[in-house]
Amino acid sequence: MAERKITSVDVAARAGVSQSAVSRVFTPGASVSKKMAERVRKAAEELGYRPNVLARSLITGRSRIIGLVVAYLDNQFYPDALERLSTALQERGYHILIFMASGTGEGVGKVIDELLDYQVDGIITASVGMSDEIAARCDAAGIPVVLFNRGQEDPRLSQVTSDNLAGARRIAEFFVAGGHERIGHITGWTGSSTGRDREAGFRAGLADAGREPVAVLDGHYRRREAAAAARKMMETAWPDAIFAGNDHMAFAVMDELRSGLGLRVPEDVSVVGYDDVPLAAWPAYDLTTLRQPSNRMVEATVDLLMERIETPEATPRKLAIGGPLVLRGSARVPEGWS
Amino acid sequence: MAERKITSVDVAARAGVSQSAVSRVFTPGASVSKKMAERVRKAAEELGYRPNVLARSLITGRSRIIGLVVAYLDNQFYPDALERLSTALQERGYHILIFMASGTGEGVGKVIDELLDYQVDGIITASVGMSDEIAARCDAAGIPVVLFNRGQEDPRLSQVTSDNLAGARRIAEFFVAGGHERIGHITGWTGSSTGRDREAGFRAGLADAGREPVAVLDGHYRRREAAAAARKMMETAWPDAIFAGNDHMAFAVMDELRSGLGLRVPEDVSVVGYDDVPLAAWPAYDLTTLRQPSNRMVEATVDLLMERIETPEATPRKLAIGGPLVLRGSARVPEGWS
DNA sequence: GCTCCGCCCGCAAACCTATGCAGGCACGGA
DNA sequence: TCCGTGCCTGCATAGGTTTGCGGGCGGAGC
Repeated sequence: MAERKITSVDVAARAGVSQSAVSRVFTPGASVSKKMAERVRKAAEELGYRPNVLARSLITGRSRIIGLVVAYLDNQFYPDALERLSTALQERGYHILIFMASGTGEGVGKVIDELLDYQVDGIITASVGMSDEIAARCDAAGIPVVLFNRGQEDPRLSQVTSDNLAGARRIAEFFVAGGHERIGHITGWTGSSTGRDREAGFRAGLADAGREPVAVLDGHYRRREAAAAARKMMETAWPDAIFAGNDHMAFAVMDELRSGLGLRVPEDVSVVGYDDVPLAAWPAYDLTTLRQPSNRMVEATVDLLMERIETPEATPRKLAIGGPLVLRGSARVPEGWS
Repeated sequence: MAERKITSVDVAARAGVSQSAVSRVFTPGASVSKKMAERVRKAAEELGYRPNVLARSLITGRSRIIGLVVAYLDNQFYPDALERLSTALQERGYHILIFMASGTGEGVGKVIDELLDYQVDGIITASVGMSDEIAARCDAAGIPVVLFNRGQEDPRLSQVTSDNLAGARRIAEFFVAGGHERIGHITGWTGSSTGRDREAGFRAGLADAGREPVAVLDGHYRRREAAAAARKMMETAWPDAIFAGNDHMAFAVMDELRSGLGLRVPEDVSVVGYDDVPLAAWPAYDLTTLRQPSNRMVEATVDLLMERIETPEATPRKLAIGGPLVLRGSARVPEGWS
């Protein structure tokens, strides 16, 4: 079992040409004669040669690898986004090296370091923030970073979010217009901009109508905590409408209300989520929710990244993409809403 | 903006030692004096040096990258497995390069080629098969492959599945013991071993009781097709029990039965799935299902892979891991079942 | 005090490809 | 026929690291 890897040198030998010729044949922009290309390709085919991307990246300085660090995969929004990201990048000749890391804490730094070790061309973080120090390190290494579905002040970071302020505000208006009297909110993790912005937008929307929430509890984007918060909220504040900071928590809230407490949705309590993951459309939940257009968010993310990879002097940008409120059956619909 | 990458040479210069010394300090098994290590680490720290994994892999022949090719991410089983795989491999110093590819067809070959370009140390395919030719190519390149949740005859391929035959058989016994008269099955894609084995096991279990299914339709592991199959089956064969080839389809079936046809589950129809994804335990579905122990399957997958990476003469192995039938509320429970 | 051994360290080759540079060749124009 | 031009091609170097090999130095044993 010889097992030796076949290299461009082997191909060159068999085709009776120089190694550089082989390289050129496999380099799109290079100048090679028709005949040469044909001979080399034939030899390569016979030997089963394929260029070594790693060796190539060593010299070009581009690995065509994008690092993705993601916190949750149990929230359907992320696998969905991951699938879209992966195919979008695949089309452009890039591939995703995936890392799991929770929150913003210690873990993230370690993970980013490992990413840098792999000489990634860019980094996408999904719902994960980074410390100043880490951001600085990526910046120093000349590696563009884009935050997906998470915002952060740092001017070195690009980001793509939905317009959380406007979206949450619209949900508040929707509840008020629906005649709800006691409105509660289970926030996403308030340590995240997404969680904070949605809360702020929601409060602002209520305030516009001279109202305020009867209760606000932190669900930390976790199913279990959201369910517990829902139960506690029902025991102490008797809301007739609950806005959950994302769909993932909204499902938990609905489960707790219906199966745990024997209440009806939306007759007893209206529930609205945020994201519009595929599951929200399934009849078992039929969740009214504010859509984050993940296809457009992914497109924007990839565009931002490519822009900065291809033209390093491009400056980071921050995008907020709006989405519609999708009306389904989990919340009372005000008269005249389309 | 100098932007120059700092290399081991820079560190060596600053520490006043040779470049190889630096390398040795960052190579676990190497012999370096206490003093030297300290000096080098200090210099590295000050410069922010980190070894270039790609350059390293060029010479060691190991990239510490595992290629993962996966077909579906909308079936919760896979994100769940992906998360587990990623963290398990992360602990061992490996990372996942992810590729999306559907089915067994053309796409897979192309994707595997790209993986080989990246000099991956191993390949995991989740619910994706490979042609003989591709398998041969991986084998020739000395790259171990393990099929996750998919079986294939080829002796060059390792695989980890659940014991589909036994599991499906048990579901048949469960239905029979529950006194169901008209039993139907919506299969997974019959082009996959998983789909075929579950059907075969199910039929065998029924046959043991002198029974046979009143209807069998192919749901292709797709939600929409499963729902259509359920509707069609109810219109033509009036089953009082349906075994769906995986949870993802079982949810669609339940939705179609309850919301589409106004039937009750399990009073009118019992539904059983396969996988036990987290969603199956949520009250909205409360699905009785056969558990695929994804934690154990992932462990086994990683072990198999590591074994073959570390000792190349190790031979591929095929594992089938059993799991229990998890009793919940979507199917009538026979007297005396625990 | 001398020899021998073992631990560290530096030297240099190797891994595989891309690319600047210069030379060769053919072809067209005069 | 000769020269200029442009297209290809080969040579050689670079990119960042690992690792076998040999040498230097210190300590232990006599």
